[in-house]
Amino acid sequence: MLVTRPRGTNDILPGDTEKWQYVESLLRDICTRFGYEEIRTPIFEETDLFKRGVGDTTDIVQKEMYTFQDFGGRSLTLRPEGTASTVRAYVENKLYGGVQPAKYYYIGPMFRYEKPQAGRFRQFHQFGIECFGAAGPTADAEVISLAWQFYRDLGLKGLEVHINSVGCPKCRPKHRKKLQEFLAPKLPELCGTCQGRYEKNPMRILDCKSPICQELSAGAPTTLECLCDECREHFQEVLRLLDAAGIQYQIDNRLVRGLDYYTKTAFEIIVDAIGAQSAICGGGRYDGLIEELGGQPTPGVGFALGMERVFPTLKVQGIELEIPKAMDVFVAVMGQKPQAEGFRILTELRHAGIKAETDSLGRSLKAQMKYANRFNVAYTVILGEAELEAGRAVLRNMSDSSQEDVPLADIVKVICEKMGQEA
RNA sequence: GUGGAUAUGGCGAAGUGGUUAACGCUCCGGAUUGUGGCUCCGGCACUCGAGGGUUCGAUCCCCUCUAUCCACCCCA
Repeated sequence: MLVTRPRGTNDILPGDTEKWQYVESLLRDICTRFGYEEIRTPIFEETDLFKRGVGDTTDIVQKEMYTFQDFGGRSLTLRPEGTASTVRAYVENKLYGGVQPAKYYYIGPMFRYEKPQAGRFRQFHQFGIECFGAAGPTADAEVISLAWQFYRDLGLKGLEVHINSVGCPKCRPKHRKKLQEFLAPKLPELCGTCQGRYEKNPMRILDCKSPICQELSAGAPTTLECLCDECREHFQEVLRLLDAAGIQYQIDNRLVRGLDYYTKTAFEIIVDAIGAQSAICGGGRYDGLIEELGGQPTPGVGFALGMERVFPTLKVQGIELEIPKAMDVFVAVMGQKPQAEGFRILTELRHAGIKAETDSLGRSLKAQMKYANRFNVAYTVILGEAELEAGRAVLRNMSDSSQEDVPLADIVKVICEKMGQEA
C-alpha cells in the first residue's frame, strides 16, 4: 500500500460510527437537559491563542502542538484542546452580552503530537463543556454533575470522581513558597523533570508519577492547607453540593491539572479500563483565563472527556449500546420487467420513512434472500414476472417465514401498517 | 524523546531451511426447476511488512528500515 493514515490517527468505520453517533447524541441530549448549547469553533487557531490560553510552560505547548505556517506567513496550530477556542469565541463574538451564565458544549477532533498508545492518539476527539460568568460553587458542581450524568446514562460502573482545589492567585503564591521551602533540602534527589519544575511550577511535583518524587513530596504542604478563606469556602460548598446530588467523590490533594489555567476546583473522573490511562474526563475552574485572553474578568468552569476513552471502557465493562437495526424491508426482484415496479415500491417505502434495501447486482432470488437475511429485515417483498402479471407481490415475514399475496397497489400501505408507521 | 513486543490471504490464527504455506471465520457461488437463517460442496489464483545479506535454496537465519501495539513521560 502506497499511503496509509498518519500515525496516531484512526479511521472510524461503519460498525463503530453507529456507536459514536449513539454516544454523541446522548451527550447532546444531556447538554440540552442541562442548558448547554453547542458551539463550533475552527479546527485551527492562531498559535498564540494556545500559548497564552494553555500556558507557555505546558508540555502541550512546548512539544505537542501541530503548528504550521500558512501561505500568508501566519503561524497557525491545530487545536490541542477546546477551552481556549471557546473562550476566544466568547470574547470575540461578545457573547458576554447575552444571557449569563453562558453555557456551551463542543465535540470534535483535537490534535497533539504524542506517541500513540492505549487511549492516546494524535487526532482524538473530545467532548467538553464550558460555563462562563458563574463564580459560585453551583457552577462547579453542575459541571461535575453533567459528566456524572453521562457515565450514569451509559451504565458505566466503578468510576471515581477525584477532586481538589488548587487555589487562586491570592493563595497560590503562599503555597508555592511553602512548597519550595519544604522541597529545597530534597531538591537534588528529585527526578530530572521535577528539578526543572521546582522553579517553574513546583505544584506539579505533587502529581509526579515517580515513586521517588512521591516519597520525597509526602507530607509536603498541600494546596488545600494553604487555601485562602474564599477558596476554602468555595471548595467546601462544592463538596456539599456534590453530596446533595448524591455524587461520590474522593478528595485528592495531589491532583493538579496539567494546563496552566486552572484555579480553585480541579477534578478528574478515573476508571481502570484503558491501559495505563486512568482519566476518562478532566476539568475544573479557570477564573483567570478569559481575562488572560483579552476579555473582561469573567469566571469559568468546564471539563473535557475523551471519546476514545469511553469506548474501551464500555467494552471492558461489557456494555452493549442499543443501536437500532439498519433495515426493515428488502425488495427482491426477478427479471427485467418487475425491476421498475420493485424500484417504485422501494422508493415509496423510503418516502414513508421505512428503511428499505434492494439488490443492485442482479443476483438470483436465493442470493437476494441471503442478502436480505444479512440485513435482518422484518419483511421481504418478492416480485417476479408471475406476480407482476397478477398485479400482486409476495410479502414474506422473515421471522416466521409466513407469506401472503398483496396487491401491488396496497403493498406499501400494508407494509407501513405492519411496521407501525404512517403511509 | 526513551524502552519492550509484534509484523503470514478481508479478519483470527498454525507452520517448516527445500515439491501444491494448514485451519477457523467472513465474503461470493452452488446443492433439480423462483425463496434466507442449519448442513454440504466449490471459489476468493505464487503470498508470508519493506529493502538488503548468508545459502544451491528462505516465510522461517542475520542486518537495516517502516508500521502497529504496549509502557515511560504527559494527558482526555
